[in-house]
Amino acid sequence: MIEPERQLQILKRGAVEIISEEELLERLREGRPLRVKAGFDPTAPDLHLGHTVLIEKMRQFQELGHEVIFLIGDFTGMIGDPSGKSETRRPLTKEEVLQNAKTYKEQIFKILDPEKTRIEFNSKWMSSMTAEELIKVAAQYTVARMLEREDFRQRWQNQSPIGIHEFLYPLIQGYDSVVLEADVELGGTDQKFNLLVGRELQKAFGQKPQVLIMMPLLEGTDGVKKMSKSLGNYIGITEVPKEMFGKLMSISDELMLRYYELLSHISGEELEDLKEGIRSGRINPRDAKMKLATEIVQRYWGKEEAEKAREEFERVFSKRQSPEEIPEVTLRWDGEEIWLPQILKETGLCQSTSEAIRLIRQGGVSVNGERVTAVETRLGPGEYLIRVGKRRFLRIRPE
RNA sequence: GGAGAGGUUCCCGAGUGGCCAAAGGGGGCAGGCUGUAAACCUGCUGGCUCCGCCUUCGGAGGUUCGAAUCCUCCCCUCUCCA
Repeated sequence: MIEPERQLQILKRGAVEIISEEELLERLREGRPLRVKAGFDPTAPDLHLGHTVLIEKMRQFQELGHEVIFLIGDFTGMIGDPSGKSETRRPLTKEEVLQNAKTYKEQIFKILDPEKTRIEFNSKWMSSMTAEELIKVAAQYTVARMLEREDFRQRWQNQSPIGIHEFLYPLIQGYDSVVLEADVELGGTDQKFNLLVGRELQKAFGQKPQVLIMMPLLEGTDGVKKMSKSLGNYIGITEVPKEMFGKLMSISDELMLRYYELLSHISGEELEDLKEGIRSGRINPRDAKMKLATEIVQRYWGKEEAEKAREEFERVFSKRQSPEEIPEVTLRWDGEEIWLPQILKETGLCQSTSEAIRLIRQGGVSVNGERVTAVETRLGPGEYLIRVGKRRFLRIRPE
């Protein structure tokens, strides 16, 4: 094992807060593999880059010889976690949870070593817990302390509903740490409260409180809100190379640096050099973004696919040419001509004829490379290349 | 159990009888520009073969020439009291 100080140095990278560094160092000095726990919600089977910030950290621990536990919160998932201010989620069935878990495994092993990863489900101990035991756990905490949590407090103030069972989530998460006897728990900064509850409970159960490492929440493609599927600003790690590459290219220059910091494997020195280079104009941000996109696509799809995605991007957006592969659709012409908005709607290029009309008026539609501005345009039977906006292409031909 | 506040278009949030398909912001989309699907600027953002018509403002009824706005009942959320 590498010496503790050096390990700490590596593990600190990217972390927002560690509670506490001294405790972590102390445990590293014990020279044994630490139990590192990170929990994931099984309601979202598709991992996105936001999740990978944590998983990359897990990988670091793994590489340093520690025991990594990927904890799937299936118990809470089956109840239906209503976290956040959105509507209550539909509880998942056992089958769904298992299916999601399977997907999880496939996805995380693009980053983690399957041989060295322990996967646990909290239903293993939670579903057999008696009410008596649960009450005992719940008695360790007070409502006032629960309301310290930002999320709860805000909802309290905004007069939004808070379900009683929501108070149980931090407790269950904390209890998981007790059962697993975790040395370290990883989480996003938004998890701070829950992670701290884990420490409290461990103390209450006579254990040494776990060390907390909080990683930043990755901003989504909008650059402001955290990446999440429900906000639609995410980049899924199973997305096809072309899509993944494109989404990465669409982030702002500022956000690009953040992604470099949290997702790229380049060293700290290289990162500093990059920042300086962009500031001074020595490096073109577009090129840096291309490099980032290539690196990340490559991680999930391999070198060849990443190269292809890059070429495709350059073709369509830099050179303004048509993509290499354009989806094709056949269309039936019963009469002689069909109204263009009708075609756009039927082929799925637009959601409605109203939208199609708007796009035509705005100059966003072209047929065979020529912009169409007349709403009343009709097309007779034939083959056409239709482009809507910058990204939607479709070739249509008669049935 | 009692008293009050509130549920508006993708989201937040105005609107208290006609000028409301509904302010404003966000998001999204499009165009321009460009070094990129960055930034910035402008426009669009319910549906419909669309210069007109149809369906929206928690749900169901009702009043009215006319309702998101008034009345009745119901559902949901929050606050205070018990």
